[in-house]
Amino acid sequence: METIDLELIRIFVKVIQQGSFSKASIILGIPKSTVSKSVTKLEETLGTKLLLRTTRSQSLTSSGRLFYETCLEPIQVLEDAQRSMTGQDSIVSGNIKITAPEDIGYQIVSPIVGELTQKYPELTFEMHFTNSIVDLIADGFDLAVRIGPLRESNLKARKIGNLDMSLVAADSYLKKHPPILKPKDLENHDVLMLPPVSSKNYWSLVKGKTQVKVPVKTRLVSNQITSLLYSAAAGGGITLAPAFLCRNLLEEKGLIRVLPEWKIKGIPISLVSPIATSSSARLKIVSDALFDTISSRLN
Amino acid sequence: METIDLELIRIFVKVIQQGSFSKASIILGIPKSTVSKSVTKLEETLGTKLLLRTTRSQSLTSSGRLFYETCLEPIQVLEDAQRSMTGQDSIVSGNIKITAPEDIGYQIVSPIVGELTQKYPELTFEMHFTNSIVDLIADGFDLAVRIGPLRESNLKARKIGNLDMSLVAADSYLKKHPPILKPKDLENHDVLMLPPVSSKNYWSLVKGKTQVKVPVKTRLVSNQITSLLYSAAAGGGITLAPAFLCRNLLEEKGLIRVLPEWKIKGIPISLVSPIATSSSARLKIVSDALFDTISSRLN
DNA sequence: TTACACTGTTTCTATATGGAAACAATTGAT
DNA sequence: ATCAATTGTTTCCATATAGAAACAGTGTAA
Repeated sequence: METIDLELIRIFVKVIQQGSFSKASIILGIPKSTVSKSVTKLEETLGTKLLLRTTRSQSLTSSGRLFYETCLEPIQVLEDAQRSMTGQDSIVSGNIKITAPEDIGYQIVSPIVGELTQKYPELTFEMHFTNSIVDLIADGFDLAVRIGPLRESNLKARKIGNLDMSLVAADSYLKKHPPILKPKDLENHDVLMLPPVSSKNYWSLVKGKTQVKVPVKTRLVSNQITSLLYSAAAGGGITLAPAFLCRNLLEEKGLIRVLPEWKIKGIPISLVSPIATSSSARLKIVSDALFDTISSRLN
Repeated sequence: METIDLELIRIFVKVIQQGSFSKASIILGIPKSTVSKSVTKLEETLGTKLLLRTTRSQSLTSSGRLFYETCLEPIQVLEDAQRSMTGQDSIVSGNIKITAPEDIGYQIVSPIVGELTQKYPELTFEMHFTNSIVDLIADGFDLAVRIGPLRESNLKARKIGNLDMSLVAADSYLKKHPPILKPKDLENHDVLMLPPVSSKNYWSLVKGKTQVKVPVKTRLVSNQITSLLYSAAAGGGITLAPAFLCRNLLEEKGLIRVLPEWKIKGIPISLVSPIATSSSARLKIVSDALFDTISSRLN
């Protein structure tokens, strides 16, 4: 069996992480011609195309994705091993690519990362905030904050907890509409929701042992929770949002909690990574920081 | 930071596994001059001696050992990744170095390995049976069967279970000596033991809820259980041995179980490896085969 | 549409590298 | 004690390789 120069694998991994041959060449400190030839040679040796590349973009083949998934972690471990031998283990360095939902990103991830940049001067960050779900593998991400139930995958997940949810509406709105004293009163109100919206939407409210499922009338849909909150603040209706998000808006925007004594099932929030966080020192630091801060702010 | 050619690490790992520069060069299919220069270069880049070498033997420095421990698994994963890409994952191949206590080795490991060689024609084995404890890292072993409680280490252990122990003696011996009807009767008998032997040795016997601790009189010590059994069979006295070991000797050598209704605390038996068995297909196969067979023969 | 900026690939050559053989050092057997 | 065998190291050269630059596509912006 022909053995593969492991150096080729490292270059391949870096190309995926950086998302381009050129960037990988800069990070590795070698000319891009070498990167190009290395990937080609790796493909030849493996006998499989790994990367479909037009001059302008590239995407992993299914084999390439599989290969990347299995090689990413060992490569990182080896690089870390090198660092710790050369006495650089005390200095946490490297780059971390993070993705998160927008609101979580702005309000939680950004401040944490801000602190980390001060604490670890050798650490650099790339953040990508979007409410659509990015492909951690294909886009070379190290870490993602995900809300909602996790789909099955071979990514390593670490559940942080459940986000407490609150029902809120503007003071002005509530004055103009019938009072809401029990869940059933919600039925005839205007509701602002995140997608997906089906023909019949329900909210399940719980108080003690009693659980009530109320059909609600969707008046406005947005993919941004923050935008829903602003619409609600303008009197657009009632919306459901993570408690931590609406808390500061409650006072300053004249929002009021509706049925505060009723609870709504929280949304799971998790950290997801292509590799085990324990296998990379710098990943562990960021992961732990996010975990600790988020779990202290779930409600 | 200067990056290290991962190929150098692979070569270093192979040198440790094979125990010599020459053998590593043969396995890798490269001249030994390259191996020599590679290790030297790796040491220079890391700024640390990894391997103390006289022309005739070599030993890991403490740094070298640490480096090997962290690099072994990722290197194997990468090599496996290559195999699975080139479609050789269905063919389990490679070499497995196993160590085990002698009796376990002869009676259990050898037969299992014998079967595996037939089942997996591409797999080769190196077996080293000894009752002294070998250094899995320094000697490049993949797998060890260990009996007795495990010392702490950064090896990955997998407990199989506890070996049932039986007290046995020769028919001829029992006829010449006072009958043994209860544990206390053992006190004045001749006993054959494994080291370590202290001035006072005890055997703890259990029946139901009653536990009895009996002092015993050591007449003969050997580091080989089998030799104890042969001595016992010759009428030398009573000995304590794993049930599976003396079972076949019971009939053919005229050995008889003593106090069969009393139980003696079993000795833990485990599989130990420098890497997680899950990270290498061939290791998993061997490990599972040993686990399954041994666990079915504990009593 | 056109020009520009960027991508990945190819070309070409100086350089570094890997491999055969000779070398030195150590062990074990005669 | 001497010889033979085997180890790791060094030498030296042909070869493969990495790197600079030119090249050729592709998307973007004016």
